[in-house]
Amino acid sequence: MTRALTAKGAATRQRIVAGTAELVRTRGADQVGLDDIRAATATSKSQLFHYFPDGRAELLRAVAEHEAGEVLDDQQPFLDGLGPAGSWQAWRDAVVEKYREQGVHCPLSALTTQLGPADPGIRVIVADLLETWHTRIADGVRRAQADGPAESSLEADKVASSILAAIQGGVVMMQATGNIEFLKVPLDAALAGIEPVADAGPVPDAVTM
Amino acid sequence: MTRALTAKGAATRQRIVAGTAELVRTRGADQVGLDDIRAATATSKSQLFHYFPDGRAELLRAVAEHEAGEVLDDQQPFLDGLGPAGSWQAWRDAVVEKYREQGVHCPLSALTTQLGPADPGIRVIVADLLETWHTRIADGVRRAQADGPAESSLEADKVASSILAAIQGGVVMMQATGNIEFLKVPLDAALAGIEPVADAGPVPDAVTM
DNA sequence: ACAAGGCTGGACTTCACAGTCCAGTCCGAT
DNA sequence: ATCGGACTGGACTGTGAAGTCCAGCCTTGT
Repeated sequence: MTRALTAKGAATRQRIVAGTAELVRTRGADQVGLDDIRAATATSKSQLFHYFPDGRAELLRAVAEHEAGEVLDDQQPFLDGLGPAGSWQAWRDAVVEKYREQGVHCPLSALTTQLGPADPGIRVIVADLLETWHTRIADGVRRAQADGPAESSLEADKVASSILAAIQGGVVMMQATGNIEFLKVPLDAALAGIEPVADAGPVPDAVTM
Repeated sequence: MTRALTAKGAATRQRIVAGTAELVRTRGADQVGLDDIRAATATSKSQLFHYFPDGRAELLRAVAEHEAGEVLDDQQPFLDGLGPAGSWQAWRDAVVEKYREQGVHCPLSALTTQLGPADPGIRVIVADLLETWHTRIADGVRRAQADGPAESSLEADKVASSILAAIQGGVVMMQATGNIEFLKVPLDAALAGIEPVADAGPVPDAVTM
């Protein structure tokens, strides 16, 4: 981990992690072998083990960290701005759009439920991500109470938990059913207490919820 | 599937499915091999392939159906009674208690995210389960509107989606963090619009949410 | 320029595990 | 009682994937 790494080496390592993350996202972790990774990242077995001496497990841990970072980075601008009227709608639209284009390929659920149980190291990474995410949302709720549209009687931490659960649960249900309404509806409901949001998306593709 | 099955054969098949389900629940699907199943169910390879000619994949599909059935059966009495004042609290307590004792071993998430992506057949089973579950809850909401505590302005299908997402998301977060509050809080929030529920459980084991 | 050590290629080893096969036993109907 | 088919045991095969090894190349610092 804390080995000497030249610029070239760091670039190669990064290429491996990003390429593997891509594969894991699209196929699922257990459908990705070292040979797939080799092919996708133009590397050799020895490179894989050079940068990740503990092999596949260590690589997947690095992928988990990478993906956790991506999730927050994607939302960073919106999360920081959470609070004022309109900011919730913007964030909600960004989240929905993100998952719409990702389809069933959720980086987190791939790791949480595929690798989490087997690898405690990954559970920790996911737990950290959820905690950070939760904190950011709760901060937004508090800002909305101070200067924004939200009533101050709400318990910010609990509201944040509800919002986060709506997203996680919505994604799970969306993955199983293919219907993004299962993400939109619960998320909108969870946000309703802060600032009512509206669905400006295309005509719903499903007849019923 | 539609083969002749004597009583003895049916019992063996059932033993295999139940034993495999147990293993999948505790270890995760990809940590369960045919030899583990053999050992746990006191069977031989040929028995496994006798009852599930398509091998592991077919067996896991049978396990998925079995587990989906269990989920509904566990809640059946509560789901049918959903509507009147107090019925929501009872159901909520049953759900929370169920997941508290199960801990991280959720039969569904094991299947949804571990096998679902790879096996379309399992996705269908999970989607059916979610649809049935959703319908039962929505029916309960409608009963609560007709004779119970809920306002009739609610859209039952949307409320049901929110409740279901709160459970799914809460379980995901609970699995990652080990904190059952992440299930209780969102579920209570989702139910608040119908009938405010209270947490009568033991003192929270975590300092913060 | 020239070591030292990071970096790379790819063949090789090892092993776990799904799936096959066949010989043999048990059960149920006639 | 006996015949057919369901049922069972366990050895065997084949494959795919993780991890090892070592020889050789490129970079960097002096």
